Amino acid sequence: MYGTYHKETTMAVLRNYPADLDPRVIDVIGRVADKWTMIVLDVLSEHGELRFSKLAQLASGISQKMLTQTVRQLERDGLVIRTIHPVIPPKVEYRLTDLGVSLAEALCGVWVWAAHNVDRIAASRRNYDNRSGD
Amino acid sequence: MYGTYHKETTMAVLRNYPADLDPRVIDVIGRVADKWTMIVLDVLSEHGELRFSKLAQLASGISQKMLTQTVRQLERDGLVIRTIHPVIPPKVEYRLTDLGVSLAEALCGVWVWAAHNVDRIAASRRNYDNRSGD
DNA sequence: CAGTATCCAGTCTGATACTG
DNA sequence: CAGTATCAGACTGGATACTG
Repeated sequence: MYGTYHKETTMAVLRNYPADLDPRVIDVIGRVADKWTMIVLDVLSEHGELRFSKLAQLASGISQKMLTQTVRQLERDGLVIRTIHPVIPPKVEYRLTDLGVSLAEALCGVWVWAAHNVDRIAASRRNYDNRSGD
Repeated sequence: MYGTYHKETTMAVLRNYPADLDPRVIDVIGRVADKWTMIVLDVLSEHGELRFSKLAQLASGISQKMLTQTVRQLERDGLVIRTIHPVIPPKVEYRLTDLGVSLAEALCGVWVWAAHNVDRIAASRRNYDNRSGD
């Protein structure tokens, strides 16, 4: 997610882009390919509309700052709708838009894959680390 | 991807994890949810076995450093196999393992989603930015 | 409650130079 | 060719303090 500021001074520029990967799509991927984004999207798709505090509670380990930042980006990209209820104390609720739901569905496969292969990956890492640190 | 060093001092710890999301799965997601990881995986799944330089060429915008780092992680996690051909000049080739292929397939849906919705997202952003900067 | 503002250590990045 | 080593700067996420 730092790629946003790379000044086109990398290898690819030497041969003016393979045009294989559309920069605009890459940009979107850069947004989606973020741990907190994936987690928030997942929580929201599993629990429906949630208020800020509940969302924080369910998104294991997120800080208030990151949660705010993440939901703002999601809102900007049209994936989440933020509803402010004018009451005291404040009540703000978040829910996925149709677009957000469709992304959550696409990401679902990744979650399933991850859950299904944790052990295999852990084993591979142990193996790799033993080789190196022989 | 910075989550690896968070010292359990965030909100979730206050109510000792909802246990909803498995920390080990979160860790895997953290690895996968990375721009370069997704791009390299995608390129490798589309082009089959590739040597370092070709991979760099196809993964638009990646620096040598990040490519090396990314393929090392993928190798460690058992998603990619690195073959060193003992010739001069050196020739190193990378290809997906079965596990890597299965992840690439899961990610494919995300790429399709991204390509399919670039315009909608761009529009949403313009809209959002106009509201703010009224 | 739901943020915003600020500070800061730690991390990531790209550039450059060098090796087998 | 395929790296490794190093460096400075940009950026990150978390903690803390404060507001409507």
